[in-house]
Amino acid sequence: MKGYFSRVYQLVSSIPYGKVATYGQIAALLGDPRGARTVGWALHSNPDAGRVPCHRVVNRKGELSGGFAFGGVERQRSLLEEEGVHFLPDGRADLERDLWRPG
DNA sequence: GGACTGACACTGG
DNA sequence: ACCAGTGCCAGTC
Repeated sequence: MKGYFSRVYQLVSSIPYGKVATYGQIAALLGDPRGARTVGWALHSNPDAGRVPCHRVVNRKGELSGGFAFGGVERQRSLLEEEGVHFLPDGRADLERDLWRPG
């Protein structure tokens, strides 16, 4: 797998149970605060579902990819709720509450 | 090797 | 605060 890819997968896989992270944050942790797109794209191009908990990765709004991944946003929300991630009435994950904060 | 694409993020109005 | 436009990086064709 490509270097950047591997790094993204490893970092996403590093997200603790019941936590969610944003693409920008992952990109920043990789050293590229501008690589948010690349991060999300990496998960899109290679959705290693089962190895990488891409369902714990959300955009800066706390929303999911859209509905073509994981089999549906509903699936996404259920998984996160099962892990203990709280959701807002807007349908977005409560980043203020369950955003992954390394350090 | 060049150009286009893409699960985002930020700035400006 | 919200909508629209631009920038970014890496991969694929």
